[in-house]
Amino acid sequence: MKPSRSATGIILLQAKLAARMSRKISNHLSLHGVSLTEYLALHYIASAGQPEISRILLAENLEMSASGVTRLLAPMEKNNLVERTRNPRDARQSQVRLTGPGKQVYQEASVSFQDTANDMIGELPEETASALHAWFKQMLR
Amino acid sequence: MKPSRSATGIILLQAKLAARMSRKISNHLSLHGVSLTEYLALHYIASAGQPEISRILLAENLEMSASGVTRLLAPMEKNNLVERTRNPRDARQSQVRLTGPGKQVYQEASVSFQDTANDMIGELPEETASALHAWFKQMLR
DNA sequence: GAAAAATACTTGCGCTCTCAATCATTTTAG
DNA sequence: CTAAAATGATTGAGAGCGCAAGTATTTTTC
Repeated sequence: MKPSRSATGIILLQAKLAARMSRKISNHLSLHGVSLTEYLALHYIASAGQPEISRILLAENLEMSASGVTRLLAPMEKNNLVERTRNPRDARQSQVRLTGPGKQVYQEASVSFQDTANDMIGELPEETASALHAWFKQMLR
Repeated sequence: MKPSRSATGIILLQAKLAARMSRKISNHLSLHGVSLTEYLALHYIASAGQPEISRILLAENLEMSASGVTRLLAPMEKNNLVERTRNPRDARQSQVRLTGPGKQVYQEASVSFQDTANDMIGELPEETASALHAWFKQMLR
């Protein structure tokens, strides 16, 4: 009947929640010396299924522009969290992979990340959690 | 048992979804000359229950710092979307309210906002929408 | 196979937001 | 009542990110 009202309500709440979560998680991650975006980058690189991931795919995963990725990775390379490899098949592409220290920071930060995530939504019944997960995945199709 | 995995998964998806929604909505709102944050500000002012809202309460609603609100409202005042009133009981406080043009822009932009929101989540069964709404509200407690 | 279009970045510029410092005003304590 | 703390707001400095433009390399087209 009236999807409008609930749809906008959901979007409004979602925006607010996202802002709050982002702040909270950032605070915890800063103890490991990484920002939320940096952590997410480590995560997507680590979860790529291959040791390397192309920068463009990383940008898509991060919902970020190519230039954003360039500026994000520059200090991470400098701090030896990630390193760049070249694709011999295509000289335009660079790929990124985790260094040893990068893997370690990622694992340590992941503990904080999981703790924080559980703090925030851990009390949910398994059923609700599954439904949420499914919903988010569908929205991202 | 293992809330960790699903909790982090939900957070990760939520972050991604938030980024995507933000971009999409921003695109639509730009036709009305307002950014997403500006629209949200108009919304929270319009929904305050009083014609005025204090800047600090607005900052809380927007999940934003006080200085962020200062910089957000400055151009909006200049464009005559909002105006500032002083609280005679407390000379530290200013309050904000919508101007006539502000109300109009808000109403027009709200149509776009609702359309976009419905596009994104309108296909959900009413039941799921309610559950989501309730979940978001609880998370924001 | 040469010209045009597409792809993968990178850089300059600008916008938005936060943090720390500051000022003004109000509230609280002793 | 006065000193100290709290509150509301603003400003400077700087981080983070997008857009537009530029470069280098493919890919497509005819």
